[in-house]
Amino acid sequence: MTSPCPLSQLAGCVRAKRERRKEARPGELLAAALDLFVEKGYAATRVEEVAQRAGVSKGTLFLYFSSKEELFKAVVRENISGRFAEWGEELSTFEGTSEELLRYCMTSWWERVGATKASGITKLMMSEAGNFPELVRFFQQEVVQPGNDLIQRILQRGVHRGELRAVDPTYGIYSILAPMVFLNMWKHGGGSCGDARVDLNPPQYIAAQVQTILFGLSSHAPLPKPDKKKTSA
Amino acid sequence: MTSPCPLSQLAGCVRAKRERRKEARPGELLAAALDLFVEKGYAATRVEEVAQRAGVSKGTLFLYFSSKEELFKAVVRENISGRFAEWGEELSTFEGTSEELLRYCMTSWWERVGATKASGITKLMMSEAGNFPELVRFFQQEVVQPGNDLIQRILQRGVHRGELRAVDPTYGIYSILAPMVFLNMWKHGGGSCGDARVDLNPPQYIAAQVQTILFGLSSHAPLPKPDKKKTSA
Amino acid sequence: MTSPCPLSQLAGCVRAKRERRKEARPGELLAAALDLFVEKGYAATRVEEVAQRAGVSKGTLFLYFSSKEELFKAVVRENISGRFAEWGEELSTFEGTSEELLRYCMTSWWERVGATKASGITKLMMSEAGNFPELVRFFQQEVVQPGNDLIQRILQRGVHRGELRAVDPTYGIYSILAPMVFLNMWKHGGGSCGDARVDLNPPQYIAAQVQTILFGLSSHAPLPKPDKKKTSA
Amino acid sequence: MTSPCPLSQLAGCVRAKRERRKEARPGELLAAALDLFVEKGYAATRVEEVAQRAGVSKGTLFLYFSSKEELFKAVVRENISGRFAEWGEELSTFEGTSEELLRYCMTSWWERVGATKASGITKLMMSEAGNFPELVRFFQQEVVQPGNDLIQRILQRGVHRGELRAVDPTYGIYSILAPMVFLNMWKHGGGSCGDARVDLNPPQYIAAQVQTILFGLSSHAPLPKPDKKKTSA
DNA sequence: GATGAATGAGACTTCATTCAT
DNA sequence: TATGAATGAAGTCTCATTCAT
Repeated sequence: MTSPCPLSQLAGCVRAKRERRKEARPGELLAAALDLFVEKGYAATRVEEVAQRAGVSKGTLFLYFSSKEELFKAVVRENISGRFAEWGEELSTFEGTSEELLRYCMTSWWERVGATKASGITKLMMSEAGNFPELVRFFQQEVVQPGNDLIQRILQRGVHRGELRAVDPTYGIYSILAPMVFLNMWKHGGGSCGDARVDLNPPQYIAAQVQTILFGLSSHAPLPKPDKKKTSA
Repeated sequence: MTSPCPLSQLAGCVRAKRERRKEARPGELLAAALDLFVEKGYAATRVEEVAQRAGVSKGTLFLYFSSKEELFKAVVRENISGRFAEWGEELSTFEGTSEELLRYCMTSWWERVGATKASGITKLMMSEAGNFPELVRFFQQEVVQPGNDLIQRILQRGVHRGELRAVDPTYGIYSILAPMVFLNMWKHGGGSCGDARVDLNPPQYIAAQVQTILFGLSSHAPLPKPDKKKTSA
Repeated sequence: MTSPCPLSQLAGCVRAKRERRKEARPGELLAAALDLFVEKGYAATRVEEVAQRAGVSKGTLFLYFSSKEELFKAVVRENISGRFAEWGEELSTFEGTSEELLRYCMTSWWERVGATKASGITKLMMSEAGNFPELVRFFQQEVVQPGNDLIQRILQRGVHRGELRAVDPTYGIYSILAPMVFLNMWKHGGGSCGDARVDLNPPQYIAAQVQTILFGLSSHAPLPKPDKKKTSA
Repeated sequence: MTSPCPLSQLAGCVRAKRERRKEARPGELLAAALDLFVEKGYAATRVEEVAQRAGVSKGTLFLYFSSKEELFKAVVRENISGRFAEWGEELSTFEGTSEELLRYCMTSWWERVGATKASGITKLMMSEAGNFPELVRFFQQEVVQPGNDLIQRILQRGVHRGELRAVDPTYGIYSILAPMVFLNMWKHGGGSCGDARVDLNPPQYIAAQVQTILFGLSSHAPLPKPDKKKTSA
């Protein structure tokens, strides 16, 4: 108490260690949860295993997340929902053509979501949607709707600039969504739906899909910029 | 069986009935299991419910399938009976344009597979592939590879006839595959991925996707004619 | 199959044994549950222990009662609620004086409920009423209300016959209820509220309370029938 | 404490404050625990909640009470401080009739005990006696016996003055005790036992019970005078 | 002394699987 | 062969208690 040692420093030190752990815990748990949810699915993941992988006990997990469901929602928020604001911003300030935008978006989606474990969440939701209706509602609201809105804005922007056809917006978004969802499923389907023997290269896949989305497969629809892409043999 | 004793004849009769039921049992169980696995996923499907829907007791189910896992595998194997020979035939004798062929194939796929219970198998494989790696190879061989081959033949035919670009065959097929797989997922409780508020109409969806696949969304790639084009080769 | 032994007899035998067990189970479980609920309270009773005491496994209990709460409700219905119809009937056909009726009722209550384990249920409800609001509602509806109604009918009958004062019915019933509830608590309170050193004899206790309830302690209120009861020393 | 060093003086000051808080701690904890034990019962009360209500951390509670059980025992012991000496005195010097005395005693009990937090102890003992047999003897000695003695003196006094019947003293006291105990239970969440819809008014309840205790419900025992009788001894 | 993060035994409940009948 | 009562391992979640700070 009357020690010459600066108490506040010591206290700071002492406190820091505990605090640091406490502050690190949610992140460690979320990381472990993401891993396991993606690896085994929602239902098959046991909270105790999540805790173990995060290096804590079962009880500790419930100190930070009041239920398995809340844990899952936190994982979604941490890994997906948070990104939409940023993307919306990028879309608003983007200055290139629709072709450039589309290519940028899909590539960017792959880099930031598709290639990461976060993509497993979408796969998981598609797999276990039937049960856990509350999670479906949450995911729909937190991920699907913002995602669809974003795609629709891309289409509208293109139409506005005279670069895209005014397709039916309801079905138009699926031309962009489907290839991404497929890639996502392919990645996590372990090759059961995609061809396991084919080493699908995502960037090439995306490039090819963008090409089709914009210009189609028909030879009657000439490509405007043959600078980089293969033309007919 | 043809014993002269009247009693045993009666017994034979009775037995025959039993036999028939007994032989029908596995099929009834597999049908019920398919329904439930597709609807609720593997983990959430209770074997008792499967038995009930098949009209037998829980114990009886285990007489035919030694475990829930074996039941699942049997469901998948049972329902993968390639219709590919038939389709291959149709493709060989088709005489229309590539546009017509593509439209025909996708519509036909929807009618013969997508809209039927068989589509559930694909959904199942995509959802549960991770948990049943042994089935993946099987599914890959029996469904994925033949399917991909078929699509590739369509593309090659179109290129041959000068109607389609000579896109990279590896990635080109996904332009056709992805929309179908997406529709399949969407139908089976993909409400979490697709927008639940949108009442997706499969024929319209397919029409829109075919349009995009052929002519793209870009306004630089004008559609040949708004009426049903009929340019023979 | 073609054995000369009467199959139906054997089947009957076989079935009987199982059936008998199945039919006996709920009763055995209810008995065990009553014991333990009374002994340890609702919250402190573990369903596994109930199952064990009934000689079955934990899972079996849930075959018959879908939850601990339902188990408790069944115990209440089995041991208390069921009695009110009978009592109401007795009250309707009773022909003696109010004094006789009151004496009969309280004695009868002691013999049929108070002296049995069923009395522990009321003690338990008073102890743990705070939690389990659903149980309180149930008990209130299933036990308290019918009980109060019965007491009120006794009072009304007495007033009608000119044997009892027309006391405020709201507070009048407590003159009868309180001594019974007290006896109940005394019995299960282990002597903490009653005097443990006093070997309270329930029949004598009841006789004394009936005396007071009817004629009071005041010496100004003369007893009409000194035939059996002690008078002043 | 009175050290000449200024710093230590300051420390002394700080320490004094701490000491005071420290000494107050157990009392605050016991008060909080009493509230919660009475309100929710032993099992349903969480020690963390007790600590929170006392404004300390869960860990601190365990510095003062080594376990939840010890806390409970301390709560009971702490709150059993006999007011019986005072009451004995009042009884010795009371000059009114037995009717007045009885009315006074019960009303006074309600005001000084029943209506206060102290009544919770009785409720607690009755509810949890089974789980804490060691406390029963204590409570019996400190509360039950003195209370019974007091009631017995009231009865004896009445008999002596010719105002009360010479009822069996063992069972006579329960005529007075039971209504008070019942009211006590009723107040503390006995909503499950009393009728929750009835807004029991304690003074009215007591008045009605006194009436019954003295004159009974029988119409053959007429009340002496409807006005406040004042016959001196 | 005081804190509060961490623990882990234990509660209720579900359900795949077994087996006596 | 068929049944369905019975099992018990496993899952989610709670909370009294401990202990590093």
